[in-house]
Amino acid sequence: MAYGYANMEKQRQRLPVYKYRTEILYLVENHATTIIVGETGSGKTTQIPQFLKEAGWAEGGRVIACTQPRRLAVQAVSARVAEEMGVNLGDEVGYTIRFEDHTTSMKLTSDLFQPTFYWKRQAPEGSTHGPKLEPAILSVEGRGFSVKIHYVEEPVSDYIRSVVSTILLINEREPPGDVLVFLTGQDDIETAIKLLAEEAHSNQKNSSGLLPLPLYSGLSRSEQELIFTPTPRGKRKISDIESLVVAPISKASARQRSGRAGRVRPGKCYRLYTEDYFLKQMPGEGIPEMQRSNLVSTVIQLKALGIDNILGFDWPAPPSPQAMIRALEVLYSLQILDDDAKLTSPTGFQVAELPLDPMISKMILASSELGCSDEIITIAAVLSIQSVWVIARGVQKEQDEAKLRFAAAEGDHVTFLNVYKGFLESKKSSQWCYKNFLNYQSMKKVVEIRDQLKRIARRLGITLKSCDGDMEAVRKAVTAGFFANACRLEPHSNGVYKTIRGSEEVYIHPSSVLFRVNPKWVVYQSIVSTERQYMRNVVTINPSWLTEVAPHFYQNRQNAMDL
DNA sequence: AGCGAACTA
Repeated sequence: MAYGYANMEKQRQRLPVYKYRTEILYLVENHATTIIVGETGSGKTTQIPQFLKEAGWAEGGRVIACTQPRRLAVQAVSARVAEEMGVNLGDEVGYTIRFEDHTTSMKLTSDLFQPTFYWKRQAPEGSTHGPKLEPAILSVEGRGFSVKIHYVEEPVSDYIRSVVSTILLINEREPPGDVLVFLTGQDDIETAIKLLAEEAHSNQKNSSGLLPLPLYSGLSRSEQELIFTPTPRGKRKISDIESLVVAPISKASARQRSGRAGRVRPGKCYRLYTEDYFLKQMPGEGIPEMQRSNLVSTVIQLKALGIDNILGFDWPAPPSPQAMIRALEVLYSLQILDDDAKLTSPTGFQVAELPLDPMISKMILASSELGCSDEIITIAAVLSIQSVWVIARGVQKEQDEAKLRFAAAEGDHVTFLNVYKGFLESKKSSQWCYKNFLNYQSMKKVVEIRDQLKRIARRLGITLKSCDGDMEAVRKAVTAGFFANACRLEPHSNGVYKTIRGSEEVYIHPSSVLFRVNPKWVVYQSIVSTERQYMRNVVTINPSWLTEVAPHFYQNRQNAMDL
């Protein structure tokens, strides 16, 4: 045991960031903000929180918070830090991710620490001492193992096939070691793994010893954790980590990825595009998160922190005025902000408490008055996950038939209630999910999220009440959140809808139970833009509800709504 | 008669 600790301590000291320990602590002491740019493998994520802890920053009830942009990274990093500190995960070192809390004593509002913006430590008004306001910047080099980069000579036509043949080639020619592959999505990951499995059957020489492992958020926790277990001798792991964007990645993220190969020893990186493409066409940097994402939630959080002048806010990467205006419009129409752009009470402050899309939060608040909060919280949980249905290729017909068993004439939201009811009646059976083409992991998540929403709702003074089958109340509550997404069917058209807000042409998504049913009036949850604009998760409404739940939004649009 | 990117609070 003692040997183990000594060994771990030696490992820690070998990390590049260790050399900067004193400097980092000095900067943090003397500057309100310290920015440390650390290359992959520098140890910044696991070590800096420990330096701060050792220097006393966690004393007196204070907490050292560390944010990560991915759930899996949060778990892996906190487990590693707990191990290095020799404590149980959840005691001194814990983590929270949305809908889960793995801390026993940490009391922190995790909402505060979003990766989209950082918070400045301010010196008290008028004080002459205390930390300097201008940020300190420090760069820390990586571990510096060399990574040899290979490019393809010609652009590849079928990138998944190229991935598979590259892996087989590596397996045949390279010394032992694992392979990390970046693919664009769950579908491609499963396809690649299937191709590798087929290869193992038909061509034993090239693919022997391959142990392909998938990694994406739709997997269960234990399936995801498999990638962290040591690889058996003579085997080679292949963990597929999906990339964030399908569009071409930037040079910066390509470099970051190749860095993963050199973390513990020299490595190789195979890029399935040409060097010419990398040098001449690939964009240098990606667009900052701030300028890509929907601002609505960020604006609510700033407002909740008491920052009213968001236009004057010192953004790390300022969003466009149009994006800002759009976010303010949505929040105003949801009555989360008032005429002075201040959070309304109680609605605005309640919405700021909920870790959900504001439209979903508003729907929950409305359900309390409409007497259907029990049903709406189930719907909110389903709308907060990706999909309850399994991704099933080649069994589309069977899946459609299964869906029909739950389909409700009122639309997808009511269908979700039927699905949830069936899952409970099956006693949360995985077999039942399998038979009905439902994703068991997703259904378990729905139950978990629902429990948490129930707790939050209680805190906000909403008591759970069922409307006992009154689906009009349920649809009205959905409308109260999503009225801005109201659409009307174009008369004599074949399923063409126009949004009331902007008269844009939209269609019901083929995965909706209302596809080809085409009711006259609907509201949708979100739009999927492909060849056409498709509405996802659609429910029928009575247009008179629009002026009822959102008079301020619709009173000037009467013309658009007249028949 | 027909879709499909993914991550997060």
